[in-house]
Amino acid sequence: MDDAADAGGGGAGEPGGASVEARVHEAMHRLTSAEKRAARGLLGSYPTLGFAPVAEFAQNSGVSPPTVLRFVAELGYRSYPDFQRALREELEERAKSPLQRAAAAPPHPERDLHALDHFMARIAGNLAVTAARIPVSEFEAFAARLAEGKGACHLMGGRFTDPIAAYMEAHLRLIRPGVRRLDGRTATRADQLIDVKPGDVAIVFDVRRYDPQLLETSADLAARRAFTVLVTDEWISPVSRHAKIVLPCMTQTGSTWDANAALFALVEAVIARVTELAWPAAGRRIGSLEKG
Amino acid sequence: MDDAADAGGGGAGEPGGASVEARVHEAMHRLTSAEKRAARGLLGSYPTLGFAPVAEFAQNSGVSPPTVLRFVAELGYRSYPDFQRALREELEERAKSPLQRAAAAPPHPERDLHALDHFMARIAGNLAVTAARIPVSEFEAFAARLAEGKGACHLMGGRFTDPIAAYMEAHLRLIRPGVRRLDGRTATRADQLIDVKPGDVAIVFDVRRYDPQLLETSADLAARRAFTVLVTDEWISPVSRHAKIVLPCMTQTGSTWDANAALFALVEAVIARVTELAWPAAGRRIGSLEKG
DNA sequence: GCGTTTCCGGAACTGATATTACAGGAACGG
DNA sequence: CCGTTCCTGTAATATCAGTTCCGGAAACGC
Repeated sequence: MDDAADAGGGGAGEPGGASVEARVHEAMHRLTSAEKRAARGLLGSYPTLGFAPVAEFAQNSGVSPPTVLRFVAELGYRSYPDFQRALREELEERAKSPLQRAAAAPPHPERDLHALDHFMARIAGNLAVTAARIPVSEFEAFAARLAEGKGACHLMGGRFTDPIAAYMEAHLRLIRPGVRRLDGRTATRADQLIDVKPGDVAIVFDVRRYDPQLLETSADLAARRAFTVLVTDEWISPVSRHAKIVLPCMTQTGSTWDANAALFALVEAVIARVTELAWPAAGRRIGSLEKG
Repeated sequence: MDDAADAGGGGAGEPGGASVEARVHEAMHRLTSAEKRAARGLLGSYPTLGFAPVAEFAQNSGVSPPTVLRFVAELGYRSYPDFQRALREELEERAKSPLQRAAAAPPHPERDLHALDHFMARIAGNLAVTAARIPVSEFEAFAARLAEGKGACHLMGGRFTDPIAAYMEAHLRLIRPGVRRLDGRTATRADQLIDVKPGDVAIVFDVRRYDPQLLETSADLAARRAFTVLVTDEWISPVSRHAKIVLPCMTQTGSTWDANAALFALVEAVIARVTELAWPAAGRRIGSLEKG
């Protein structure tokens, strides 16, 4: 058990380096007959079988529970839960990898024609997925809350999302009173938060890489009993901890930058819906404002 | 054949019946605040978090273990292991289907289409039309000019489009030096224009109802021999008289407000293209800026 | 502002699960 | 053909997980 093939001596440390599947292939020759059956079972329906309890893993592979346990031990894992943890982390990593690769590596070397069309099509797809993934109840609750017009409404965004907050602010101001935007600076936060009252609506925009200051300020807003709405990306900002409503938007593009167009479009959808709901009041308001 | 994880789901084995994700969306409206946090946690890193033990699920979602349990109960599962079994079967099913093509596709078209879906679809259509109507040569000329990095770059927008200018500014600042944004006030215009030099790039955003001040300022910019690019709507702002490049975007929605999402998406497309073209320099610049 | 209801999390409980010990049995070498 | 060695499954055990109960607190309605 000590000669080569033991994953470069990583056995003693945390077995987090090599992927589980790679470990299986590497250790295969060292496995006994029944252990190989277990390995076959895992590779046959990978990685799902690894998430099953030992008993089920064993039965589906045609071996006994202890054999499965010896198998994962041979892979270098200290315990079965340890093995499952590695499997989870691997799956998680794989879900995020396409983006990391795109962000880390320089853009595609050759792709000149129709770049615009591809990009727009990509974003159009993001919009569709965004619409599909957002629960209708959340969207409606958000719009209804804004349409009520009770309490103030505070908007806030990060480095790239602040303009989106500004865009929403520009429209909301026409529709209802009590709209204002917070800047992200910690220094003046106390001043800005001083007249946030319970029941006020707070709209926070936050996408990767999530802004720590936004998180802090959101915590303060939550402490002041503000009704917080979060508009974020598909990986969901930690601000969600303090939010009553969370609206995740697709931002992946495969390019260096993520695309926030879905957030922007969502804002427009919300504005349209709020205008619809609050029309009697909003219509009057818009009319008088446009005259002056 | 087993104990049946139905609880409302169809009978008979349900190979891909009501997916867990669909159940989450369907149940969202009747979840309590903390339960929603659990739901978002799951959707945020789906489906991996569901394979974790309850304690870890709870901690990663910012709630307590009992809340997670109540959450899965609300979804219709008799127990947490039962919920995990459903998750495994779903993952297994997805792995069998033609690659991960299904993974990227919208979760489930079965639910009824809502105003949100229609609106997003409408905007997606606008994006496609916009991409089709904009000459590739114009788009490329614009990107190339920005990628050169010669001269300064001035951005300007109207009431609703100023945030879009701000968004573009935020990105351009990372890519190249000499980027600044003009506010629309006539009073300070002379000060702002004083250091505009021939060959500088001026990017103007203007949609209906067209802003007279923008038109005036654009005239001044043209007089100073700035290379003016106009991003506008399908009816084309009068600023086009002074522009070297005009990029019209579709904004019609049939609702009270026009949708500027196409302008926003176009900006993102330009940014992506410029980043691509200027990568050697831009990459270094972004790297050093992100460190500091 | 006060009473009522709902909701959430801490802590004890119970059951299932991973784990270990041990014995039967096959394969191989003598 | 017999003895040794290793492999493998069964059965018992200890641990950890999921589950439940209840007190406190926030949200809601009057």
